[in-house]
Amino acid sequence: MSDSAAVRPRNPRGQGERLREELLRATERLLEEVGSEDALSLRAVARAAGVAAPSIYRHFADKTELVWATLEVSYERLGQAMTAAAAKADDGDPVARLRAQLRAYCRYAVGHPATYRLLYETRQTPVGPERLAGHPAGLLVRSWDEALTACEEAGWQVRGSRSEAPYVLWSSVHGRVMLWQVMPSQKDTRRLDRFVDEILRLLLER
Amino acid sequence: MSDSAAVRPRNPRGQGERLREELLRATERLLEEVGSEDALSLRAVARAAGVAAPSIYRHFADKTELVWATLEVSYERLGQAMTAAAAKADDGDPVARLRAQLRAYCRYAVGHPATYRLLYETRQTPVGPERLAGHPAGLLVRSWDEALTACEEAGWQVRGSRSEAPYVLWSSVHGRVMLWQVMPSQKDTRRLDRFVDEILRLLLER
DNA sequence: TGTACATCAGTGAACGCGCGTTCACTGATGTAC
DNA sequence: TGTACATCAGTGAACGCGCGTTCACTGATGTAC
Repeated sequence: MSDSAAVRPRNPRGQGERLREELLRATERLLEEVGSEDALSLRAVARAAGVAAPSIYRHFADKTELVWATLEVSYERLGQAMTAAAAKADDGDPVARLRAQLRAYCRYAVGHPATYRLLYETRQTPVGPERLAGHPAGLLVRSWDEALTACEEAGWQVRGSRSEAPYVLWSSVHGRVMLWQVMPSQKDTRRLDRFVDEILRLLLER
Repeated sequence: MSDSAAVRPRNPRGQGERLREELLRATERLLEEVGSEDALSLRAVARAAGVAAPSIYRHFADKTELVWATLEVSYERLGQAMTAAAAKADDGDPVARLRAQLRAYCRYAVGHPATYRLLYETRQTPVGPERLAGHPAGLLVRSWDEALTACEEAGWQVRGSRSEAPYVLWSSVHGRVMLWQVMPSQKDTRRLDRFVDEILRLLLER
């Protein structure tokens, strides 16, 4: 098992930005492999991308920036997966759409356990509040909230406190995914699907 | 701010085990400070305990063992906090007892964020399946399950699937705590209390 | 058409550092005779 | 009561390692005249 890519030809003039993408891809892959930011080394990223370590500094100021940029990409893909899943679901049934989004969320989390966990570990990448402001968290709450509103408009009732509901939804799913990752037995994604169904049943009524 | 304890007198003969406890305490404190297992160094633990680094090896085979032992202690204290909270609550009201347990759980998590997170990151301390079998996770599910049964015996109905209910409970609370840690705004523990109330209202009915 | 030069993508060697762990040890104290 | 010895708690120095980052550089390629 070798980390090093094949001989990497230098990018043609003006195409230097390509390496940036390759570094992001390598970082994400290695993050999943080693499981944490601390265990990820710039040198390993460079090796995987087939360049010398200092080349990274042409594109990222330091390790923190590289990891942060990778997480941004990762978060974006999570959002895309959810959107795509909703689009595929029945247009006329907002509950089905919400369910599809929740399942897509679970599948992404399960498919990228390390980066998913890092999305919720701001401590690991200490950055200023200006970055925290755009944290995935805020956007996700809004997305769950909108989905619930769509259900209401289709005649469903949200049980319990309406303002807590998005948090109930999100917390349970996030929590369930984390527990699923840690529980030694029954690594069956259908359990997550069943959980999603269950939480929707608890939260919504005609 | 100095890490080093004052001059530490050597333990009297036959009391060598005392250092073990001191190391565990130092490890927990430092884990909370640095936030992750990777960032914790044996040398820092030794410094904090006022001994030389090699002294650790008199009590723990390696770094993994030290951290694992610390987490065991931490998990035990979480359990004790929950038990104590339940004992203080009204004996005749199992819902009040469950609520007290849930709140104690949240408070512990919020009070020991790093160690709490580590309890759910088995990856970080790679150990054999024999250790995973006794993982906190299993015990906690059982405890939530028993609490729910007590509620049923007092005339409450658990809404939705009875077998999923302990997971719903646990996932939501665990998830909510993690989100609370990461959300930049509203670091108010009363939000957690309100969340606990809400989840109980969703899950139980007369 | 030829040539000097600027730009660009990327490199090799080196830096200082703190780490986990091993080793052979020290020196106080209890115990057997 | 005295003394040799075993046990015990803990140490100082050293090991090899991989890390993040800096530095001055190389060499290909496009561009201005």
